[in-house]
Amino acid sequence: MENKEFTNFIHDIIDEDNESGKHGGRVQTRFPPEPNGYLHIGHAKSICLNFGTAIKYGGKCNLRFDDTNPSKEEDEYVRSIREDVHWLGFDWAEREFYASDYFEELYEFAVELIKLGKAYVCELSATEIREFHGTLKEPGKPSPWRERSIEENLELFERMRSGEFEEGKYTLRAKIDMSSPNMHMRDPVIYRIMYAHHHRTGNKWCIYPMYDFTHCLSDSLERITHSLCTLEFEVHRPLYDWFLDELEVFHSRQIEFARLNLTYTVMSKRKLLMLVKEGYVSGWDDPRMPTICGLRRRGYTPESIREFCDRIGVAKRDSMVDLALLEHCLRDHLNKIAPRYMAVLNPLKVIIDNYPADKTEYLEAINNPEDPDAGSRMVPFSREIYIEREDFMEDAPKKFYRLTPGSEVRLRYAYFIQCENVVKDAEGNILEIHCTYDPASSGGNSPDGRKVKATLHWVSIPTAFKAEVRHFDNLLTVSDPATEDKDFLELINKDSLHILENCPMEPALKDLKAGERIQFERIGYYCVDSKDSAPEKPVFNRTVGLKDEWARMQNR
RNA sequence: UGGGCUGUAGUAUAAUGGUAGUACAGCGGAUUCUGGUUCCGUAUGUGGGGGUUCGACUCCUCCCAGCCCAGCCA
Repeated sequence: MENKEFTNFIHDIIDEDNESGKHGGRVQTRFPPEPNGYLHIGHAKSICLNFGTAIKYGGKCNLRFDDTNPSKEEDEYVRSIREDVHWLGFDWAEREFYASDYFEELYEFAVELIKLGKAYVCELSATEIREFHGTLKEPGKPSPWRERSIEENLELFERMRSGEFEEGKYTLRAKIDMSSPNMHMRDPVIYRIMYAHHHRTGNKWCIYPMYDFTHCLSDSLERITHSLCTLEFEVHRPLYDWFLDELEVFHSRQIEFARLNLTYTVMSKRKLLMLVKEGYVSGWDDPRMPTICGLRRRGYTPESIREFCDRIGVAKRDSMVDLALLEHCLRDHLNKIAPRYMAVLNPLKVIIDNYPADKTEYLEAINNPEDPDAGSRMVPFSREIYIEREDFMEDAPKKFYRLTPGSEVRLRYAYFIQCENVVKDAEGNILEIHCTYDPASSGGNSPDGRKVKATLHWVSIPTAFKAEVRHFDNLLTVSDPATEDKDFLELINKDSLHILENCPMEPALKDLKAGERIQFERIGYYCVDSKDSAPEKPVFNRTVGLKDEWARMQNR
């Protein structure tokens, strides 16, 4: 795959392991989402890293659902995660695993730990555990139940499993070090009692293992060689290693990397959920959302997301990636694959006075200048057309080289025209403009070789159909919400959706399929919305605009 | 500050004791039937001090800054 040329500190570690023969050259990774929400672009980084690393080293990557908390996890999320990972272009073959597949083994590991004198059943309440836990600067105090006999622990743990106790009454804790400067080593809870229905095991269990206990052992059971996770788990690593060492099982190596942050975007599940719940967006797949399903609906290609993930690199320092890089990768791919069409977003009527009133001719237009195989199509042209209002100026600055009274421009694939007359209403608003064309410039070139400074897109009025176009802005008004003093709510862009109704389009645009990606010439890349489009009534989402040198000049 | 981690152009990364490079963004130009694409050029950087060394982004040391950890969440 394309990431062969990319390297990072994790691959350096793998190279060292391969050289020392640590795993006999075998590389096995896993992508371990908790099925409690939708995947977003941050997960894409992890997916590309885990699957990409496996591909690079000829290894395998498992998809493992980390489903140890039945109160939060649902099957709907499992389905969406599967769909999104597949859509991104990765395949886990038959290796779709669930931490819940290992509940029986994990239980046995816990029993083993008790037998080793390394775990005990604790009767402290949640509040008491917190009180005994100490603080960052003060050591904790040992639980009064810490020195129970192995026999008693075994018996109580079994009774926990059999449902004899109410929720929260007992926990199983690892017996490590209550005075450790690492809070995670102060006798962490490894099993809790929960009477909840689990999406896969139903009501079979009423005790559920905690993350720290589950994750390392799941990695071990799957013989994961390199367990890649985000930075916040760095302080968990001693515990990860402790379980594997005490139980003397296959030892995976946890390696942490920095999660993705993107400018003008939020990635936290909580904040994303808030945007959905409070109605700032229409749902998880709203085209403004950084979720995989949102990006998909927006018109992103999996290739562009993978390219982006390759190019941002992998490191340990917290970082904030410029959205512009993602958009660059997007445009780069879309430029190669998106067929071009003409549509006018803000129409201005143009009447070509010297063109026959009853005539319609069909002109050949190239579908994609970047792709000869894309062929061409015939576009209808007639006396009355729409052009973009921004493409005409009565009193234009020097740098404006579109249509002005007295200048000549080209209508793409059609003719050269000149503006002769401007019709206005009583308030001085321009209603329409009258032009003349040069019949000799048919197809867009003049036989005398004279040049024009601009080429305009246009739509013939009699054959036009009108459609809805949606433009999206960033969900946030600031690039990095973490550095702002304000509440998250105040940073939300309340004006991130712009709907343009009745935009005239060339006829060919009527027959596109949902999800199809195209370019409106000179405007941007769009796709047919997969939810709100109807047959012959497409709704177009702006995926990303074309770079706009003119707009940039005006902003300066 | 109890512990852990991280500091390289605006941003993201490379250089693993030997010329600080690449990409995006920026700026300037060329080409162009998309002010798109493409091409060329250009400015900007090793958090700070001390040390080791012929030579330090790299090793040592002190300092500074930022991030993570006190869920029966993951």
